[in-house]
Amino acid sequence: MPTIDAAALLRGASLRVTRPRVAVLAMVADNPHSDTDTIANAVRRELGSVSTQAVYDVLRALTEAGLVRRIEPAGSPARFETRVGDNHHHLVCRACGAIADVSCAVGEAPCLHAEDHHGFALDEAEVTFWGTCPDCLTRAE
Amino acid sequence: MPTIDAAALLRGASLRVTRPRVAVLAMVADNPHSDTDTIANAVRRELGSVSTQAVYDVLRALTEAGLVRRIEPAGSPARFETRVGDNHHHLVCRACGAIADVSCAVGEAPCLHAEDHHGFALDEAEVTFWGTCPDCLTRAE
DNA sequence: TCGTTTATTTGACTTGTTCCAGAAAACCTG
DNA sequence: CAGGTTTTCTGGAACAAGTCAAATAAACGA
Repeated sequence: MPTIDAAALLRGASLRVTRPRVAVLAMVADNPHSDTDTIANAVRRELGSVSTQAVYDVLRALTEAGLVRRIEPAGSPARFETRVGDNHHHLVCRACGAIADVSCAVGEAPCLHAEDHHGFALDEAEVTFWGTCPDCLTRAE
Repeated sequence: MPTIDAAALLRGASLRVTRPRVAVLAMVADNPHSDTDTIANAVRRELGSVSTQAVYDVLRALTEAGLVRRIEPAGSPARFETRVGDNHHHLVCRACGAIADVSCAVGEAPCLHAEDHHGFALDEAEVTFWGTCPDCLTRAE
């Protein structure tokens, strides 16, 4: 059983409660940093058949409603997570693409401000730490 | 005339000096944050005809040699710049995709370290500031 | 329950990028 | 400064991620 009440979350965001939406939201909650394809497969395993298009539409709707956050590290397809609003950041493995969360040391979003912001109105500071994950470090020895 | 001696830089990196490489490197130096397509068009304007493939190959070779840096903000095609090695960061406009440089307030790369690095061996901290650029702010009023 | 509104399906299409094989150009050597 | 090697360039095809559009189907409020 899912760790969240997806239907209630959807209703709270004034989104219609449909089987694909519930399944996608629950899947993302249980498997953070999944990409679209992985999500689609998991949802199909549960519901039988869901179009790829539906998965894209659902993920976009959820992202716009603020229920999920879309992250897109260079070289990787889009990934999704349900931790929203806490401005945490990510560790990405250059070798295998694994992603881990790091909480932000500096508090609220945006947690950093650029010295010289060139007149930009900033709303978010996104930090991506690049490196090698423990598994790949072991494998490389 | 270009602001850098592209041929010398190529030789310094033990790369063969070819017309496409010189043109691409000079173009990127003069127009930071250009995407592949823009670079290809500029290079064609100068040399007459260069295959798309050559542009991709050249950019990859230059990136691997450390002469250019590839940046890839979410939702944008890959972009390139010649400022390498100083660990600066980027401001990205959500409306028009414009990119500006910000120098790093915290010194050398990696300029930040994650509190809990989950066993990752980190080598870079990439910071992307998201917001609205001055032009788009004006236009929105 | 009906009807309107909103989702989902289906399938073709765009964009950014890479792969392949042969032709061409740059570099090294004699 | 020619000959042979090695690397790069060309052109075409292929690929993956994601979008668009029209028709069908499902949610929800009256």
